[in-house]
Amino acid sequence: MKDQSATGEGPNFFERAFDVVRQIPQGRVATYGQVATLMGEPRKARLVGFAMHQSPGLSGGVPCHRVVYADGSLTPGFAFGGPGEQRRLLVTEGVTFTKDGKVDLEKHRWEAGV
DNA sequence: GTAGTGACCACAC
DNA sequence: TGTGTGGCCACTA
Repeated sequence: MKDQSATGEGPNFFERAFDVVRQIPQGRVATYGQVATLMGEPRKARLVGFAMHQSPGLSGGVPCHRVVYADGSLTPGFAFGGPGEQRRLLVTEGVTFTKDGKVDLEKHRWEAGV
């Protein structure tokens, strides 16, 4: 059966990933690995990325643009409808970038419970 | 039911 | 210090 959640102990992996991402406040960002860790699955960072790919997007309440690589880099570009789109959204929310074009994680890294 | 894919992360050289 | 590779797991076709 599909039962996605398999264990039946809660929503499937995607739903849980979306739930964590929804908790990221405006002006803050989190890494894929961080989201996975919050889910209790630190080794499933790749799945988080795949979940974001399948996410409904902002319209679905999932600010996937607030999720970035561990080093602050943004997604390759084909996401969000075009290169720089993710960055533009983050800038609009007040997120700043380094000279390397990466998110300033030191300032905007979101930490659960904060 | 099987195989391939994927918006990652960490380690090793 | 920087680059490259492997491993991990779930979802889709």
